[in-house]
Amino acid sequence: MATIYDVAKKAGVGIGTVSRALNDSPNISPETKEKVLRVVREMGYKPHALARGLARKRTGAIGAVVPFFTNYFFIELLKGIQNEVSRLGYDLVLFSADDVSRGEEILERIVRESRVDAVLYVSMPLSDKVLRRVQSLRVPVVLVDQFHPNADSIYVENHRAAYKATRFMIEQGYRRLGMINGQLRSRPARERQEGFLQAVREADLQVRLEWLVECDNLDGQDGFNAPAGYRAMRMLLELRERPEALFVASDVQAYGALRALREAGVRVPDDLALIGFDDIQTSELVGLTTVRQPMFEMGRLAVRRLGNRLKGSDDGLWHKALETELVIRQTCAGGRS
Amino acid sequence: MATIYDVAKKAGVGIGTVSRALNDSPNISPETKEKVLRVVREMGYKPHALARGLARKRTGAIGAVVPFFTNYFFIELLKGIQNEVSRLGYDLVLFSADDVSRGEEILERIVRESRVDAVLYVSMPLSDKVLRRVQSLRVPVVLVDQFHPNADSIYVENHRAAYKATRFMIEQGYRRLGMINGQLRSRPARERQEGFLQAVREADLQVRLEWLVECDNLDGQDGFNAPAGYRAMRMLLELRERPEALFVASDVQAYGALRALREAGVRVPDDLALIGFDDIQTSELVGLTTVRQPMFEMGRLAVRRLGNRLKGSDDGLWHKALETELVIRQTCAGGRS
DNA sequence: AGCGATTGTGGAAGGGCTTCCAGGGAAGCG
DNA sequence: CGCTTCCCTGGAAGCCCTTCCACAATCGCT
Repeated sequence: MATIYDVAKKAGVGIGTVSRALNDSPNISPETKEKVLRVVREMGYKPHALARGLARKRTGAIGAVVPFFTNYFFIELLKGIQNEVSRLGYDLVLFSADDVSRGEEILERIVRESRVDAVLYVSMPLSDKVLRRVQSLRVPVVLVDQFHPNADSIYVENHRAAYKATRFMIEQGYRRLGMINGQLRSRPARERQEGFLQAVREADLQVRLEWLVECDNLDGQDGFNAPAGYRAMRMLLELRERPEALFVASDVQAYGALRALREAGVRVPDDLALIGFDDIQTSELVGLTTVRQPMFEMGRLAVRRLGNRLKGSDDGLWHKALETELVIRQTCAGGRS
Repeated sequence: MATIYDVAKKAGVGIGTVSRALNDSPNISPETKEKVLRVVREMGYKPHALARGLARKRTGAIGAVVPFFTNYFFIELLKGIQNEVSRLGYDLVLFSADDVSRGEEILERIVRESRVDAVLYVSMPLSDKVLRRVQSLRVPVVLVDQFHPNADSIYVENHRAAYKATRFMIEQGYRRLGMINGQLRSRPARERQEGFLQAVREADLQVRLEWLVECDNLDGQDGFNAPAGYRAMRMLLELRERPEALFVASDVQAYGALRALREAGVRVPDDLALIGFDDIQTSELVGLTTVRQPMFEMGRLAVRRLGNRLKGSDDGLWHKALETELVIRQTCAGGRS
């Protein structure tokens, strides 16, 4: 493997000069620079990333800690993240927390080991203790799809979104409303629940606890997956009295629920209407009425924020709440039949 | 930031001893080791990844070069990859080639810069020239969903899979068969086409060229995406004579096609039957008859192979062809109506 | 011509680790 | 008791860069 010394020798200059040629330093004459760069090209030389990082005290990488991504929501997010990361000239290092509780461990490790210059911490809660420790190491962190008063974060207006979706169901004439939610230890899940409940209460409708299902966590993803949605729906179907319309906390859960409904021969939306949350790519085809989150945008903006922090500008706390949009398709539309 | 010197001083030992304690070296007494590790724990010290990598001549990271992943196929693959990568104790660095043609550039760069210890090169062709250069740098590479005679690779039996799917359509009584394919510069696309054609010819059916649609590349993903599938279907619908059944080269394309069909009021499978390829998560819900690729498995095995190469064992060429399975659902089933 | 400023350049130092080598001390052996 | 052997240990060297400092050469000015 060629090093900077080889290049220097071959070009008949010192190593400092090679470095200057490669890093667009102003302190080098155009002729020398050209001479050096020609040799560099000839040899196909590229500086060793680790050595460079060690000397510069930066890795050139941005990390993303993500709970294991079975949920396509993370993919849409990742697209936005990847897009902006490479626009900034960084590499994206992906860390998956197969268990939500291991996220903090990963976060602290990669920061302490200086594996990345900045981190996106996605969809997982962050304790005060770990947050403080990470911040003391001066590595920028942005929480995505999550909130903490002392950390930069970006998320959608979950409460409002849930409220709007629920209002819509009510306006369509549905009165017996239920909700399939993720695990309530997830903050977005709690917020969506509150928005839902607020709308229900404001409309003077009855809140039936058995229609409020918190998905199980068998698959270790806080319930945000299709099988959990399927199981939740199965439970609901066994009740003597069923709701007329359901607000489901994510599209993938709604997919599971739809499957259970189809198996049970329940017609959608005639017998039971459904609104999801996310609007992942396939939901259009499925005809799922859902709340669209700007996932790509969320990923991009989160990384952009990291970029600003890395450039040193723009200190202080940053909280960005994004708007959602109710997308009306077939699973809840056209009013109570 | 604490360094190994700080730890050594605090523990009252030399830096070599700290290093030995941290790396499970046999040349250290249990008492000293315990003493050092206690200090390490107290200080929350973690070795600097770049420095460590520089000294050890390995980065601890495995790279994956992926064409921009709008296609959920890549996600299922990524899951398998991520899974095995972390099992091996490596980090996963993700590089996305927003344009298929930029893949080689990325590959060569990250290898030359020693950013990763090994690379997965996914779903993109690799030229002899670049391959040779990369191999000369002794960085293990495995091609995924792609083939090259001189490189390790893993893929599915595309030809056979397409043949089987087409046979199935024929057995169901369909005679007027067409295909919506990705760009033919993609090897899997060509193989699937050949399998399709072989089955059609063997059954003495007519091959109608206008029923063989190669998706456009407007979105820069070799046509393997829903909008391209949508457009392809629209074209087919405009023909005076339509096929009765279509083999589609990927599920996401099939989703686009289904949307076009729904908009046009064409009933599936009654007016037109459809078989996809991949079996991504959502296809069950959609009821898409499709060819299942073991995507997770493919990712895992590819990484496992890299792991073996990294351990030094197991040289020589490795080619792994995985079996597929036809999953019969609603869009093509139950015979010609 | 003489002097300070300016411009380029070489290479030492330093970044934080692993590894190797030399050597101290204890243990084993005759 | 003396000498080898073995076990641990400290720290220098080296991994490959960037950056800084010192200095040579050139320039512009009086």
